Amino acid sequence: MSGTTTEDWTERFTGTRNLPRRVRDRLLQVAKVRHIPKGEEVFGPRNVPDSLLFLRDGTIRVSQASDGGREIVLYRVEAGQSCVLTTACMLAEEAYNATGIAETDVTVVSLPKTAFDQLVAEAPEFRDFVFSAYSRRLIDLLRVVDDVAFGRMDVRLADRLLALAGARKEIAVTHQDLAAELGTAREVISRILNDFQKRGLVAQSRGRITLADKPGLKRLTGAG
Amino acid sequence: MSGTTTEDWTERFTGTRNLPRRVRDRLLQVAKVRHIPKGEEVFGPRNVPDSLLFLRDGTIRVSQASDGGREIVLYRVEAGQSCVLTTACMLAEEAYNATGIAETDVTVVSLPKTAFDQLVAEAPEFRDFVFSAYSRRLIDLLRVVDDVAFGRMDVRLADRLLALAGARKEIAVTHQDLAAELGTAREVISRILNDFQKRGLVAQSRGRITLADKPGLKRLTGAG
DNA sequence: CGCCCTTGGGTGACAAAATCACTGAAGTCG
DNA sequence: CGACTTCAGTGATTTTGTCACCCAAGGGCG
Repeated sequence: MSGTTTEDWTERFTGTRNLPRRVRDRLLQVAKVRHIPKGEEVFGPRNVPDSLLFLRDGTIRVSQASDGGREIVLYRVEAGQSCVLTTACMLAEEAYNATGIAETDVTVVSLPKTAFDQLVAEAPEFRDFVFSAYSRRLIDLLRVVDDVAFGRMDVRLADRLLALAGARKEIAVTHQDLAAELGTAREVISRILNDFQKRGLVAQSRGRITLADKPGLKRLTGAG
Repeated sequence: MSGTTTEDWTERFTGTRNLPRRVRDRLLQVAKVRHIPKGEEVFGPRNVPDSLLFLRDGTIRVSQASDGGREIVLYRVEAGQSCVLTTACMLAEEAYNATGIAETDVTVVSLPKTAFDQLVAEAPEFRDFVFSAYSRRLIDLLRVVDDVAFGRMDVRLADRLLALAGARKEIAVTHQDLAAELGTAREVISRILNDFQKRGLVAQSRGRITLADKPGLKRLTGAG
């Protein structure tokens, strides 16, 4: 964690890496670097930033809450990406209830709107960076809609377990956490996980799930 | 339908209306105007345009198809708006299966990527126009996710019936059409509509639905 | 006209998922 | 050690999706 404000963060983003030194120096001056501890809210309905956020380190989980208390994860913002949803809501002035939570300790660079505008105007690479950020999120959301509207819960769960685990074999999540990932109720997750357990696909203990048979889970997601 | 290529379409969009005459003339030269008859596909997985589309007249219905043959409407593009999803997919190079169907006869103006880039760089108003188009779609999709993940079918149907009807009292849609609007199966729509009918909220005949009690339907959407 | 054929709609049985209302078990901390 | 909180399991009921069919309305055509 060597994250000091003096470090040159412009090195970290494809949209700023290749800009002229002059421009990058200006950015280093106008942008503010913030550290946010794990678990804290980065943005939300009652906390709309007035700047474009770049994520230098860590992961932000963006999820949407329902009136009925349920929740669904929309996507994750990884280091090197920018968080365009906030700018969207800045412009749109519409009610929305997406929230960004720091999933790890996080370092964000916030670029004021004026500097953002200027940069979009003068730097084609930055422009591409921003547009492809928007595009990625649109595509992400299309995927979510597809999953939620047409996907089966067991398949979605298997898929998410694999994604959360990455290369590991164990993950520390509660059933409630998984319910919030997929936008369903805890009971549903519990039942499916028990089924998975009976089939030898996973093993469970309080707050932890072991993926005992990853190939088996993968098979589920492909055709089941 | 006086839509000739000589008409000044730049008058119709907030992003181009106030540009200098010089720039607008250039746009009129490089952009192509196309007419597309009702029912035809404007874009789709096998038909990705390489330009930004402006919708001059008509309505485009953007929906997503599932592998299982079901379908859900994501949003509608109205005259005066641009269709950014196509640009998103241009950039993202990712698989997606959203399709745009001309819901009425439609006139689109397609602006080549190079001209688009140039315009974004030099015209702040155009930039705002494009960004707010992206934002609107993001917000639209958030709404869809919310509905699909957390909403009840009867409420969603009531809501959609009212939206489709607008000021009218009757709409010409089949149960299958409504199923495709909401991403569900025809049988589900049939059952709910029969329930609505029993409650005196709607009247049905082959391919047509009469909203007999709009206030009643509206009450459903609010609290039910 | 009667007949065929396409399209729109109804239905019953069953599976999947959400909701409700609990119970009990595993950790935590005074 | 209890008291409490957080996690997880379960049965009953409702809503939604799926499957397999049936029937009816309307259009075209001999």
